[in-house]
Order: sequence, then structure tokens, then C-alpha cells
Amino acid sequence: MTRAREPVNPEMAPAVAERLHRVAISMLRRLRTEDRRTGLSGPRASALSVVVFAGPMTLGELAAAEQVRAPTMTRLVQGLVDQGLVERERDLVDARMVRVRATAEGVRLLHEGRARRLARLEQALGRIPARELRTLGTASRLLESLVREL
Amino acid sequence: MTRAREPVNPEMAPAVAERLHRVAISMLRRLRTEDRRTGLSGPRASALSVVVFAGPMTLGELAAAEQVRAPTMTRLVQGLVDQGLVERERDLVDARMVRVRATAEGVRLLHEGRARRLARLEQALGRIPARELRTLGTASRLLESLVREL
DNA sequence: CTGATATACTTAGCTGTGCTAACGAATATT
DNA sequence: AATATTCGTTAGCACAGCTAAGTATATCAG
Repeated sequence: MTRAREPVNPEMAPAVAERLHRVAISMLRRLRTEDRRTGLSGPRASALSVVVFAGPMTLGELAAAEQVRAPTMTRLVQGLVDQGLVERERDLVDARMVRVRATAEGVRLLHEGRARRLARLEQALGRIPARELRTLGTASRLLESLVREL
Repeated sequence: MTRAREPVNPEMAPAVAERLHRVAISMLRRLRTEDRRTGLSGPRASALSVVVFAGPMTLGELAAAEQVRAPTMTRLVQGLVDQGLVERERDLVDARMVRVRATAEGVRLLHEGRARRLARLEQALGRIPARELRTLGTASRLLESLVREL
């Protein structure tokens, strides 16, 4: 009777979880290699990316977005400022806050670094059959919303 | 195997690459939270995992498997030894080498930590429609072979 | 067998990222 | 005006990554 359309999932979920976890780790490990050439570490590139794409924001917001504590973000931003990729300015309304905005150089380097980091992955994806690529496209969207509920 | 016909993928590959990359980062970031309770850091858990599943191996092999330099692995193993999760022994044939093997406690803790780390992911997967889960299962296998060619 | 070279790992010391605790400055509340 | 709260910084710890240089063992050439 229970020709289930609802969760028969508990059975296969562990295996999928395990494989996703493992693949995520090794994928990032491989791509990390390319990262170093830009002089942008992973965490800095990630933070810069948020600032570039979501626009100027406060240090606290940025810390929350990156799931990191405030002191950690203070230092990440310091590094980015030293590299000339980001600027800090006190908020005019509430002087406790610090707004972080990307410089032109920051935007440029981010795109360059991103391109380099993803090049190998893109090439590998470009070689697989279109059907499989479509599956991965769908899956990546599913994962996106899944991760939000972790 | 996947080379037979050249697909038109180049157009969508970048978007998929970008999303996969982003999702992998944020997924691991979330899961890492659970890691701390076991007292096993990510890199240590990962190294221990290799030793447990692939059996005893030399420090150099372990470093290669983890894509890390020898000095880094020396210290990771030191930490694991201090925690009583792993044992070191000089190779009898070639005394330059160090063999690393998991202790019973190491095996136990690894499985416990792994279970904890994946619990949230498994639960989230258990809640989505079976069809989507199947897509993710397929995708995870595709990614597995993809990563091998990165 | 000896001396040179190669290999496997360790030590030392640097950078960077994460944390908590404690603090300062600015704002909000009472 | 006094107190509490919020935002960010500083200080100080742990750990993970690296390179360069050192030690011990193995191997090889003569």
C-alpha cells in the first residue's frame, strides 16, 4: 500500500550525506591550490566576495554573513584594507558601526581570483555530457536551499 | 568515458561551477560547528578518517592523501597521538619511516564524530521529497568522479 | 668499505584564521 | 543623569598551513 511519495528517505539519506560531505571536502581542497596565486586567502576572498556582490555593509553584518565572530572579521577586514581591496568608514548616523566597501582594485582582484579558482572546475564541467551537467545544475540549486536549513 | 561527444556545456558550466563552489563552502562551514564537541578538529578528523578506513600507513602517505606537507602532518599526528587516537611506530624494514595506526579509541571517536557531524545534513536530506533526494544522490556520484579529474 | 647523495621525517619559525574575555566608545533606556 | 546595551577592537590562546634547515637512515658509486 504505502507506495510512498513521502520519505523513504531515511534509508538513503545517510549515504548521500556522507558522499556529499566527502566530495565537498575534496573539491575545495583541490580548488584551494589555485587560490594562492592571487594572494587572496580563502576567508579573505570569501569576505571580499560578499562585500562586492552585496554591496557595502557593516562589520557585524559581514561577520554574520561569513559565520564568523566579530574579532575574526575585524582582522580579516584589516588584512583586506592593508591589501587595498576594501575601505572602512565610520557610519555617519551611528558612529559605533564601521561600513566596509570594496575598492575598485578589490573588485578587479576578486573577479580575477574567482575566475582562476573556478577555471579547473568549469573546464571539468565543460567536458561532461550536457545531461549530467543539467543534473548538477539542478542539484546545486537544491543544495543551496538545503544548506539554508542546516 | 565522458569524452565521446563534445557538448555545448561551456555556457552553463560557469554558473554551475560558481554555485557548487559556494554551496560546498557554506555547507562545510555549517557542519563544522558540530565538529567541536568531539574535540576533533576538521583536519585531525579527516586524517584520522583516512587511517581508520585505509588502514595503517606512513606519515608521508598520509600527508599525500590529505594534500598537505610533511611538517603539517607531523604535527597533526602529534596531536592525535596526544589525544590517544593514533599510534606511531618506526617501520621495521626502513627505520626512516613512521607508521601511523588508529587506536581502538580513535576508531570509536571517529565514528561518533562522523555521526554527529553528518546528523544535521542527514536530517535535512530526510525532509526533502524523495525525487530531489534521488537527484542529489546521482549528483553526488557525478561529483565524485568529477573531482577525481580536477 | 667509504663517501656522496637521496629519502623520510622533525624542528624552528613565520603567517593566517578561529575562538573567548575584557575593554572602549557610542547609543538607547529609564 | 545614570545605567544598560550594542558595536567594534585589543589581547592572548590554539591550531593549521607553509618554507627552510636539520637529523637519521638508506642507497649507490667507486
